[in-house]
Amino acid sequence: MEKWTVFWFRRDLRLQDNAGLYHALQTGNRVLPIFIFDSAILEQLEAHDARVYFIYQQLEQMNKLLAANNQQLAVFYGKPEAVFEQLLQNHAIESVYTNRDYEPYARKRDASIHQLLEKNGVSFYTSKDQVIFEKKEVVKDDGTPYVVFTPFSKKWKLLRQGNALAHYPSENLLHQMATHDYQFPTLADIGFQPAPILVPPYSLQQQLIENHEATRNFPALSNGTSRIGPHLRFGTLSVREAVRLAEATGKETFLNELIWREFFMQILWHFPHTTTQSFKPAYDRIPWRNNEEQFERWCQGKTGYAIVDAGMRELNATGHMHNRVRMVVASFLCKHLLIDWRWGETYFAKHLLDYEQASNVGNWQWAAGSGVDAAPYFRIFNPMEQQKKFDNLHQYIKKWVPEWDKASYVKPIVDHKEARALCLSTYKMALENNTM
DNA sequence: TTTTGAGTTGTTCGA
DNA sequence: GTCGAACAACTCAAA
Repeated sequence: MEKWTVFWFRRDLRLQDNAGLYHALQTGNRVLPIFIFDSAILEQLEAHDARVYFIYQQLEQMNKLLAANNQQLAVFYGKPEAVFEQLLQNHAIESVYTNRDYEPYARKRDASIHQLLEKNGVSFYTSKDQVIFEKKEVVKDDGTPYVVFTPFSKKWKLLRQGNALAHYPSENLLHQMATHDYQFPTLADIGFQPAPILVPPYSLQQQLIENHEATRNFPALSNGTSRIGPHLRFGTLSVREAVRLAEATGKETFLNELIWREFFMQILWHFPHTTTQSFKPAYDRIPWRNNEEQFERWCQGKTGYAIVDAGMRELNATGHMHNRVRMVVASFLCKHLLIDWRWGETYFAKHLLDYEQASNVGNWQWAAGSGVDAAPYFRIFNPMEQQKKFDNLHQYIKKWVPEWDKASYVKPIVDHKEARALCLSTYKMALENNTM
């Protein structure tokens, strides 16, 4: 039986400039391209989850491209271990290639697959693809990780200097794919339905990147953001492409956002426990009020604070929220309502199309004050001030909260001044003598 | 080892 | 309306 190589797609759903795919195709073996809908993950999601639908559509898209050569993806549903056991029985597999994924769940999963393959005499090769620098590539001179952004970004840029971005022209080697007769499942086969929300295409126009610093803070400017988040998340856009364009403009702001993404990924790599525990342990002593009714109002966008409500309604309706507004709603939940940042993190995880565990956990901890490089706890966003500064013409608010200036609009669930004072005293007491 | 300057994104108060 | 200080004190990073 002819020896095959398997390439396992995960968060890198593209045929071009794909590092792991390129290495797999270069073996000279026939390459079986697979994707596994992981039942352990999918079972936790709603049947109309927009991310699953997006993945499904992207797989269909890739299949269309492959169909030109009579090729297609082999798509499975189940536990990855079980799928690989089946594949090992069906084919003579020499090696498995994939791109590295750094989230704690993925690391555990991949370790277990590695073990299974090793037991069967199959090599397992992983590549760096979803970041420019990973793991311990950007560390202090003494080898320990940075926990402050600015020096991290300086070192990141220093390491980039004078180096061409890697390019992996996997698209030129697609003729090496194997032909097979695995049936492509329907969406219903994997227990899902078309989602009411679609992932919008991204924009990386030079103009946008150049204006980014000036426009990015204004949520009413829908053209002010690139919407590359979900595409970086699922790999439908190569991060190298994004960095190439950002560097070409010479503007720092947009590039810094990409570096923030890697900063938080690196933090999660070194401190995986921060998914559930505060980076600064003392912050886990804060007695969160966790009022469920208030939390519900926050989720639904009915707090009586227009910019908070607009943000939450935008999220619920589109799976997206403007970044400036994310800060405002997060600060409001943690500080005005004194609700545990983990509650907010979980809600965002469920709704954001661009959900990225590292960034989400990192930014929520930043908002709560408990994270790396966090703001001082007395820095409490005033929703009215934020509204005045960033949506002075009320365009964003009117769009999502049409009743905001009418008598029918819900009364604020907390008084700003009182909530602020309560937050300050609560934090102060919990952190006394120890601001670790 | 010690020192020094800095640290994503704010708000409030009083002069 | 504008401006600077206060809001805490600590940790980090690099020299």
